[in-house]
Amino acid sequence: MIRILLVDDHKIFTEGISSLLQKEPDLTVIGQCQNAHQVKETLKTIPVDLVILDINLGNESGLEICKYITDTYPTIRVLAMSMYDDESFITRMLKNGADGYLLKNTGGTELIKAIGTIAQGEKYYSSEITNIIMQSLNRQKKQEKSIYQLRFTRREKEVLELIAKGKTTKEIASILSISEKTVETHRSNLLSKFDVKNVVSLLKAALEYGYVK
Amino acid sequence: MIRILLVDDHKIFTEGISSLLQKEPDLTVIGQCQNAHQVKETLKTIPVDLVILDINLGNESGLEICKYITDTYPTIRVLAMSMYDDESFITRMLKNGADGYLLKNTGGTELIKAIGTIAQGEKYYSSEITNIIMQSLNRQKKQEKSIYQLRFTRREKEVLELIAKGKTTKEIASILSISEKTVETHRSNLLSKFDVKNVVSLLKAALEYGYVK
DNA sequence: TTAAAACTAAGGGTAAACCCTGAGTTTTAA
DNA sequence: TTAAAACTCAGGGTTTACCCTTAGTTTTAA
Repeated sequence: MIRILLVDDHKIFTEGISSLLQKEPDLTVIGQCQNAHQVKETLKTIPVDLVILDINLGNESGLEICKYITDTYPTIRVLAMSMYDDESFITRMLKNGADGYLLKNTGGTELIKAIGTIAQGEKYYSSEITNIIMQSLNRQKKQEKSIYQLRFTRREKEVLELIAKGKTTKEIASILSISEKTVETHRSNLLSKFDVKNVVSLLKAALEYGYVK
Repeated sequence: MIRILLVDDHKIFTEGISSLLQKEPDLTVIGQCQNAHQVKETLKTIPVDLVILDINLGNESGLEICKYITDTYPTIRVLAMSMYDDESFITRMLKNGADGYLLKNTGGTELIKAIGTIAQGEKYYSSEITNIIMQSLNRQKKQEKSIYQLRFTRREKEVLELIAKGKTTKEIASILSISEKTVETHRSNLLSKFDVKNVVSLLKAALEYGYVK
């Protein structure tokens, strides 16, 4: 019998998965948690074999929970689920101890298969995940600068956020207490990094890639 | 018996909900769709009372599907579900014909309650949703000119879309075969209507209120 | 400790955006 | 048909964005 703990801040999701897994004779859902605190309390009191961990890209808490579980309870397996197929996110999750990663567009059959595989101590990566990681390796070799690999400095991020708020160079300079010329430099570097030619396109690109909200 | 169609591009989600709803005697899930095409095909062949529609903010397809369903099959009720509590998104969804809107952090009990309510022809809004909408109404009252009442002319829409694509005045003038001065006039009118002072804020406002994608 | 990266800032431009006023032409709807 | 709305365009100005180069200072990481 594999004892499973479900973790997701969307209650309806854990309830749905729970309902789905209850049909499996050798699986039992022993708890559902909505946040990190609940997870810690639950693990202290109930023995668990496998945690199904849903992660939202928005906050980093999913990564932290994963790290906490695998650090504190090395025997517990973690299956990460997310709707995000972002390569860096997947790899970070796996580096933090997840034994498998499923996208939410996979079916219940694959979920159960993944649970079985992981519970036996093996890793489980769906073909989708494998492809994403392989593709990103290829990208890194060839493309040199994929937008996802872009790194922004502290100042660039600050300037970008203020631009996204519709602030002008003068206003940004005032807010950050630096010269307008310096702001222009940062803005110019941002345009260059995003490979766009004006702030409108910059904003669109930044929104698209999730660098600002 | 309420015949329900589940729509979500995350298969695991529809399967979970389906499993959850199967326990209800007077509900039956007659299908699960992952995209708009499947929805259209399914509705052509199978009678449906209620569609549970999950929307991802990323693409606008959720809104379009909702509109399609309520336009084509006026008797079918639509319950929208999303993880996004963005006010403009909720209102747009309701304007496109949704009979209810649930956040994904609600539980299965409320889901079933919502289904029952909507199936009887009533609207269902959770207290969370009600609060969000009420708050935005208060905001709008104070602001005097609600953005939703704004009307844009044909040309203004065209110019707005091109601005949103990052085109400059010169480029827009060329594309629309009009003078740069005319484009400036339209842009100026747009800034005025949106009550913003530069194109970055214009783009943000237009995105926020759904005037461009 | 030393080199790289980041932050800072300036000169000196051009291009684009922004603002205001005024005004003729065309389209739309009462 | 007639007024309102929309579309068109211009003059003439200010402000902001954009581009390129150069360069000193500070922070970070090997």
